[in-house]
Amino acid sequence: MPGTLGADHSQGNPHRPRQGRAELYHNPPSLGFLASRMVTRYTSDLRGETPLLPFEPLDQYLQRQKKLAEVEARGFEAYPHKFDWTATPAELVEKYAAADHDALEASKPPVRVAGRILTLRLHGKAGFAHISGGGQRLQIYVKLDVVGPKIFELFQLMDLGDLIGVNGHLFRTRTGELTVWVSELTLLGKSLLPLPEKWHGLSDVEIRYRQRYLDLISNDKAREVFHRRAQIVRELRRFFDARGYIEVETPMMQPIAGGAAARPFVTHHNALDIDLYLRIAPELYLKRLIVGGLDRVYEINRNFRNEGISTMHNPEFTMLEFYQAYSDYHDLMALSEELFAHVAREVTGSTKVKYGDDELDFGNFQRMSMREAVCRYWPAGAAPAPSVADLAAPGGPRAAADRYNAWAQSHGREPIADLAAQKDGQITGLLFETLAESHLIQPTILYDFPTDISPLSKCRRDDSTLVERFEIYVAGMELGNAFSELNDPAEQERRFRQQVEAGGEEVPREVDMDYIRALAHGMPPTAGEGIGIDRLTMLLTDSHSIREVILFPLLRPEIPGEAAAGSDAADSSTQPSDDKK
RNA sequence: AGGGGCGUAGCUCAGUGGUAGAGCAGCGGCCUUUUAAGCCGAAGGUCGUGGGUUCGAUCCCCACCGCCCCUACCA
Repeated sequence: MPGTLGADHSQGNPHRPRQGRAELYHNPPSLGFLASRMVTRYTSDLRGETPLLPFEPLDQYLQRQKKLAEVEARGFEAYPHKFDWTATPAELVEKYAAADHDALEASKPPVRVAGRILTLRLHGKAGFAHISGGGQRLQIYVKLDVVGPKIFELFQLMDLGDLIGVNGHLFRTRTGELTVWVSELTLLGKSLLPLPEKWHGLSDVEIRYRQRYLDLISNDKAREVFHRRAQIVRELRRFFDARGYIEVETPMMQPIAGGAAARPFVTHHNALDIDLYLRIAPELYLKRLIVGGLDRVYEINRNFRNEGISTMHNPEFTMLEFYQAYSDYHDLMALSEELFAHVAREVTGSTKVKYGDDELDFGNFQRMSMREAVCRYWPAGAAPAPSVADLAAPGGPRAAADRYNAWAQSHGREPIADLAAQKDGQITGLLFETLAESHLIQPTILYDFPTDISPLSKCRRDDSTLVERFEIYVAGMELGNAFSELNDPAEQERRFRQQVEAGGEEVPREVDMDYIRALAHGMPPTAGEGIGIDRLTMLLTDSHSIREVILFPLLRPEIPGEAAAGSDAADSSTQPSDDKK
């Protein structure tokens, strides 16, 4: 019985102090999460009584419940099972875009259409509303002497956010807007909580991420981003399917987390009593499939890396990885250029894509070696820049890095740390990341990676300090990573052992002998590539944070009462104790 | 992890060392082609949490919580 909410609860609820509850009503950390927790508490506390649902804003929530009761009292169902519609609002808006007033008057196209009420303008004995569906808004017009008093009362009881279906025909108003002339209106789902503001929408980023559904309802841009994301994934599948690849799914839970350098998440399987890692890459399993004769495979799925969160990193992210047998990285350079141009064109209509202040041209990749990039973007103040030959010479990268660090320190820049422990190839990689990466705005294929930082790649035919590997950089972000796969089991085992011996949190603690055994059965020369789908989506939707392209990005869980931790004991009995801070 | 910013009504935002305001939403009333509908009326806030300075704190100081941005790690 919602009406008693503000009243004294001491009878039904003697052990629950008033103060704590009032505080939660009026200072919710956020509306949805808090409320959902409290529902379970109150339903159990009240045993048999109508559960109290103390959602914020309470006054509006209670008001809407009251209307819900009035709707039901008039014999209408608040939550019916289905509604047979003939078109979505979006389809109607599109289909009748060109139909003028007279044409509609002549044909009076009949429609049955459903959607969520986003605006409501009551004018006494008539009223307008917009319902949304399929990402478009369609106006409806409800008139007392058309629908009759019973339905008109129902209409007057509607709130913003309610889901309704209408039956009628299309016409255009005086101002020319396509509108449904409603003859029948059905409530399809009551909304008990208000929508975000109708004009500004929802801009609080935290609520946008935590309650993404509100973002999707009220911000067109958000909905478009995720539609486009789906389109991107669809185009990628089309691209590979058309080229004879098969899509596969390999383990997410792996006994040894390999295929990349990253700290894994750990989980545990009870029946087997073993720890497992959430995969950091599907790579080693996909290559087992190449051994197995699936000569062209791809997988689009999640990877998990236990690292920090930033505008470019989410702990779980989606990667496309694909492998093709009897190929090398040159083949993949060509394929990648084709792939990005294809996806950009199909999804945005052009290979030229606006990204912030830049226009990225996915139809025109530049190619550059890692050493060239370091030389080209060497800071003028630290002149002279090293030459490519300098960086190729033994000790050359270290000399260059020492020179850079000396300059950086005297100019307030962050020096490259830990140089002493690094090999030449590692230093070259660090120099690239420090000096060059952020400058690679236009789509770039960066090739000639040092062997020292590429344990899974084949060496160059003419230079064992380099591997046949390239990465794709766009807008200063690493977007893809590809190489001629190392298929010599002895060489692979040697490199794995080196890694394990060198240690570190981002390296497996043991050599994946099962993978080596697979290679020992013989893997064809193979080229493989990984592409970050979230980042690609960022680029193709002009989004500048990865959280804008992930529906539910990882956020710190919100625990009611935590904000007042230590001072408000009212809820401590029901809160999980949070001992890791 | 370090630096910066933000947190005021359900939403979008103003604002001040003397305990707060607008628009939208909500409530009551009028209104049968409106569209950020309009008009009239009433309501809504322990200004993120806790502590300190002060006669007095939403404002100043400290700590904490959450979010955003930058840097670091990573893709």
